[in-house]
Amino acid sequence: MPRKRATIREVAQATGLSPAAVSYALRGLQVSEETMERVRAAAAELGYEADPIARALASGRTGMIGLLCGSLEDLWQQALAVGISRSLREKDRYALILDAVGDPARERALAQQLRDQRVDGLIVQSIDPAAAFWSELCESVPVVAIGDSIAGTAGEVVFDNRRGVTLALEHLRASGHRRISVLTSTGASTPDRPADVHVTAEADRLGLDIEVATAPHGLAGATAAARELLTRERPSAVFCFADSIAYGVYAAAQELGLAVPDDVSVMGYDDHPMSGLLTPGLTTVDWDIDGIVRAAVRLISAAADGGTRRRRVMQTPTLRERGSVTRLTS
Amino acid sequence: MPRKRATIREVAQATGLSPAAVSYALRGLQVSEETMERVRAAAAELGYEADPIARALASGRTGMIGLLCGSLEDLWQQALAVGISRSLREKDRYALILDAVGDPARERALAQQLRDQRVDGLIVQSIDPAAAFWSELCESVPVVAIGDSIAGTAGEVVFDNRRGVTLALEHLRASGHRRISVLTSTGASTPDRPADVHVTAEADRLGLDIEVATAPHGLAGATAAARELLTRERPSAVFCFADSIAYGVYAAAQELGLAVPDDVSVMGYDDHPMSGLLTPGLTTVDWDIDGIVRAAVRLISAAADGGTRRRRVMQTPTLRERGSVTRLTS
DNA sequence: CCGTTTCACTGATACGGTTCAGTGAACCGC
DNA sequence: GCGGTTCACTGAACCGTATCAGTGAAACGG
Repeated sequence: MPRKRATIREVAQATGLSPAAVSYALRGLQVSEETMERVRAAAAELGYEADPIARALASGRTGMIGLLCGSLEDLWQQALAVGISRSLREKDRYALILDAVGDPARERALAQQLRDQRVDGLIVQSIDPAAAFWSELCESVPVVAIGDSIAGTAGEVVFDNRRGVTLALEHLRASGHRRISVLTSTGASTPDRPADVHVTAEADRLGLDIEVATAPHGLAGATAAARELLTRERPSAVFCFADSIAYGVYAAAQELGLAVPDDVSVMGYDDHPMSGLLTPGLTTVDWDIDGIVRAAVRLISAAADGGTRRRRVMQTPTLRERGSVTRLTS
Repeated sequence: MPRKRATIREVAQATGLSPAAVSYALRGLQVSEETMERVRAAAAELGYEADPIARALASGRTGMIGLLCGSLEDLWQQALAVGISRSLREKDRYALILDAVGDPARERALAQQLRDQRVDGLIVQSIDPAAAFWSELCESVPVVAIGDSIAGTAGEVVFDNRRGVTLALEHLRASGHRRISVLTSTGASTPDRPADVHVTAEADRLGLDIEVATAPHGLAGATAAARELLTRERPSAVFCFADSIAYGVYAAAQELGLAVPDDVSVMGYDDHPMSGLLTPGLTTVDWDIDGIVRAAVRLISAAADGGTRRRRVMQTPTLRERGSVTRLTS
């Protein structure tokens, strides 16, 4: 039998004020110092705390920020989610983390669900940035996009994927690799997402022989995709569009008795904390996760507080060389 | 200018019914087939969808399950969160994932926040299972505890830590190790949490020379703790109370130029997907994460649907031997 | 001393649903 | 043909807060 919570009316009665006055007092608005003190005391006495649901219904705000992840199976997105959640907490906001599981339809449903929950803002790492519903959504709630650009958002933290791809492919080329497999993640509904476009363009420029394949989400999925890739005509290097996928390549190589990097070189894209721990360490493109977290939180906070200027932050990657790419001498 | 959403009253007007009838119809209650169809059509026409906030205020239910993690820096808890989130989705519920960041006070605040959000149930992996507020909380919302037992919950998925510790320490002893460091995670307010008690008891029984240290949350924290531990009198083996912590030991060993397992053996506790990918593979105690996810989701669903029987599921671990523990011959 | 501001607070209404206690009509058995 | 159910629906109250348009008193200016 849950003891009923105190309501604002009871506090009003206890202090001899109107509910409205109590509402104002507790938020430090339009009341004298003295009554504020009296209300505070009575509230503490009764163990009163404003009901967030009722407050959300009446005011339309919640103090919450929605975080919609394309696929939480990706370790890097997990790390991002944890960072953002933590960082928002310091601003007295809560993050609601939701996972679209790589399904565009679910992404859409969750985005709308989040808006209906009256989140003050939405941070999105979309698997379908070109979808039409975004523009409509952006009108009813401030959205910050991470990764790919979305039309109509209040802010963006975009990755210079062109530069990232160039960094990776040039490194592979400089190490003597010509036949390279690219392993990207499945889920995007648009067949030619920006990153993929850059791959073909850069490969052309550098005269590389590229084959692109997609991997399902999750370590198991990546491993399966890598297994198939490595058993057919084996490329001299695999460029993975996420460190998580590269982990799958390690696993597949291990299964097949192939050594990294002697039998196959592997290149990642993210720089997840675990990547340095593998043997050999994963050579990857470092996107500075902390910087992204800071930028995203700054943008969404500004937008949620009514800031109106549309901001765009461009993230530039660095090459992090470890041991998973061998130098071909032939 | 966000176009206003349709309300239930507009649907009522469009169909010539009362709002109450519409409310019933959309939930398939107490109405004729024919009106139900008519209401559905009108709702679709107007793009009407019930506002979850208003619904929550009126009915006290949300369809959401709160998931409160002691520390999301722990990769295993991340994996658990993803699994639970996914599994709940299949039952038409949403999971709200929150992270207490290893802080008992914040754990308490978030738990209450979640209750105030009207979650239908709460899954908790507590860092302070003995805290007093739990019993009060359990009266106002069904709680399922994962890991350590909490008094008053509607269900529990507890780990047979006694067995897990025995498994680990016996394996180390059988491999010839006597001087063992135990690395546990910080954050528990109770100095003698159950798992620690088992360690001392089992160590006594097996005649092991044990030293217990705690590691801060996160890979960096674990690495720092391990670095200190390995530079002082180096034990022959380190038993970590989470695979995440073991990763820190790998990192520290690597920094210090020590080889695993030749210079120091490492034993984990969890079996995280990444543990098989390290070199050498991490020998660990496998807790069957999928089984835990299934059990927790089953328990919370039952409890949220009004099931009243208190259920307790005991999880039994397995030893997963890989290559991080060497056999001492001396 | 009077008209205007300012201040601290009140009353009523809005938010968008759910739910409870009817209500009239149709249906039932006898 | 009549009392009793059942059925499909309605009207009103309610959930707990925020907010807007007052209101009376005090402060102020001239």
